[in-house]
Amino acid sequence: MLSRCQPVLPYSADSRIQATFEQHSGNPTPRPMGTTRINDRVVSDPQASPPRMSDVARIAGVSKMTVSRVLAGHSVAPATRERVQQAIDKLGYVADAAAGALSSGRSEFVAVLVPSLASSNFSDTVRGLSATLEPHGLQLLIGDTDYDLVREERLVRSMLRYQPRCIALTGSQHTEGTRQLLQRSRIPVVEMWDLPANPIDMAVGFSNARAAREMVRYLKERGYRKIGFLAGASDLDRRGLERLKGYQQEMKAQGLGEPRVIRFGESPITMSHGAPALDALLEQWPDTDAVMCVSDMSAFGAIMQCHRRGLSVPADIAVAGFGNFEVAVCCHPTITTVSVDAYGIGSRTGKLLLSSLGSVSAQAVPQRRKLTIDYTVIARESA
Amino acid sequence: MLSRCQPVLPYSADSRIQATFEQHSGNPTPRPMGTTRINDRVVSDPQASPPRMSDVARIAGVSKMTVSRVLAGHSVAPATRERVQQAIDKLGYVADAAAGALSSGRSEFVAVLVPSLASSNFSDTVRGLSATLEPHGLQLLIGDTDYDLVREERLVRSMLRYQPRCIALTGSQHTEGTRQLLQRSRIPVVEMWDLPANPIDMAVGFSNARAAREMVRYLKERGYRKIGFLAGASDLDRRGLERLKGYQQEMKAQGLGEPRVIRFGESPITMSHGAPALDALLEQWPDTDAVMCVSDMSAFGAIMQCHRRGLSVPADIAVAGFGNFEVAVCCHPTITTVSVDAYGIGSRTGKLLLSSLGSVSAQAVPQRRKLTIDYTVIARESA
DNA sequence: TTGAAAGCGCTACCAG
DNA sequence: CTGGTAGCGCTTTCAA
Repeated sequence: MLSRCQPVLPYSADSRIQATFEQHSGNPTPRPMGTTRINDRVVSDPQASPPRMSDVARIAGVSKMTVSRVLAGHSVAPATRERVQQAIDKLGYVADAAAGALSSGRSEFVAVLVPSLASSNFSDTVRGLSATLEPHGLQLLIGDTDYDLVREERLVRSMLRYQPRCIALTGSQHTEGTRQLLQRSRIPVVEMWDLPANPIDMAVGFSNARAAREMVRYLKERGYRKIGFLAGASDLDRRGLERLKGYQQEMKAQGLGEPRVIRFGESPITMSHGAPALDALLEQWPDTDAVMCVSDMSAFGAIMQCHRRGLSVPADIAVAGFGNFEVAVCCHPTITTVSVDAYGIGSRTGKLLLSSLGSVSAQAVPQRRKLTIDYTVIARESA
Repeated sequence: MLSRCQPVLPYSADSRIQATFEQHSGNPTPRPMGTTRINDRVVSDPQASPPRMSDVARIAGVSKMTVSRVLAGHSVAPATRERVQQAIDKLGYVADAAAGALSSGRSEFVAVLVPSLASSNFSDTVRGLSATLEPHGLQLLIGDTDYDLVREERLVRSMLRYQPRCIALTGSQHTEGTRQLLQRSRIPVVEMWDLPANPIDMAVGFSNARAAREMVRYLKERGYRKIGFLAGASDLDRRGLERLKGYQQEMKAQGLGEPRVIRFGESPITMSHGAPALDALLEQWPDTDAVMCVSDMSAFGAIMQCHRRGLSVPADIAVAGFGNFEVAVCCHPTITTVSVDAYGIGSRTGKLLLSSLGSVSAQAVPQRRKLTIDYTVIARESA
């Protein structure tokens, strides 16, 4: 297999790259030897492997430690620092983070798991996290669970191998295995987008059920009484289920009659599920005067289907969404929805994680922390 | 509106973190975790530290090497393997990937850079990559360049610290620094979503200009003559610019008169840019009979604006998009567009990367360095 | 302010 | 099939 002294694999593209970009004819052997075109450096190294900290140290005429200090921003004499920096630039040195992590016992990774990257609210959350953590030199390990708790466990296990400093999950539902892995890892954990009754560690989110109840009340105030709800058919989207539950509770609380629930389509329910779900609803309860949707995506699909059926929104039927996605603003009619600060969930999760990293040794800090995120019903044209 | 983050968290550590953040944001030298104040790892319980491979070895009564072999799936006597596995389960042992990477000289990382995670085509590409690479134990390092080439360079530098096995970028436009970093790193590089004239290494994509030209021809065949184009105002979205260029070329080639171009909104142009851009177009060229948009997002916004203006699509004005996003299928009318297999770009990039990693086996797998992805004009209701 | 030595946890290598 | 040894590239610790 691979020889330690001739690390072929990581540089297997070498000859090809040289053939393309360098003037001299490429060496056909897979050995990454030969002259490198790294500036004017003559290869005095026994190997043409990427430069190491010791190379920098030698060029700058200092010890490895001094190079390390320059890189870490510790105090070094200005003149020395200058020489080291020049050597770094000259060699194009890039420090090996894995070695650093191993040596210091502390990685720069933060693991994040979201149900879907394609969903703009979760990608916004990731952006918020990233923007908060990046300035601290932390690197996100992003995982897409695809709304699958077993896959989530597999991803958690896989990510734990990189010794992340902390981890952010979505939702409060996890396998027992996931919980165990997390507990044993003893790193700070944040659950996002929900407010679990028993959080693993910390939580940043809101009550999806309450938000849905607020929307029911809003619709009632606007005079709607025969209110339906379009949800996904599967139980994978727990937050969607919470919204459904909130709808059912509030329908009862407000004395608005039997809930009219259509469950259609695999989670996450998307634009394309809106149309058939609306059809099903109107077939079963033709006198429905308002429809709540588990997300703006399906609300949009439903509205488009109303157009196709010649129904006017909201005159003939009102439609409300959830999430305040861009489509809610651009759609004609604009969509009444519940606005949630997805980016803020990410950035506040990031801050929470940062603060928990700063208090690793502190036994004084309360262990359980829940951060509630605001949401608002946004009244627009559709309801 | 969305509520901004309230910076005040009920924990003492927070204000310090805030201060640290500010300090960093003005620092011209990219520094990793320089100001973290965790000065001493409090070595509390020795039992608190996670189990190591030597612990597993001790419990199982074997050497570390045997544990390592079990983990790597190398040949080990079944009975021994069983004992080791039990020890692993008992301790909840998770191998340290950083140590493994350092020791073997080979990481399991693949770096990916996309302009935006929120854009469904790029998140689909990431999904395709992930699905292809994950079974091989490779872990994605995902970066969001935000359509910013300088940020891309910073991200590349940062990711190179983790010694990724290979890297996938979006587009053919990069800073000189990025190109240098990549060439020096000597790892396989794939540029996606475009077909660069001078690829850094490999490429998987298609000609955005040609695709746009095909759409012009399609519109001409359908009888449209006064065709406008809605593009973003900034030059950040190079693929969008390519489409614009293709439109201009084909308008000329087909003798369809002066191009009617509206450039509006920061890139990436999104749903909300469609409406004002359409207004601008119709103000300047009121007799326009068809509009090509740089993406389905703006096409959707434009169509909604047509509804608001009482214009029928396509009877009064045709609208075409690009990308075949879900909104194109769900919108009423459904949107004529150019379909690109975004997921396929990811999975084929993944395969290309895998094969270039596997090229250790000497015998040159004659890999095509440029892989062309198919696209199709999809005729729907809107044009 | 700088340097030398001692590992971090794991795997390659070669003996047994 | 299994084990001992010797590092991987870096940071910690302590001494100069």
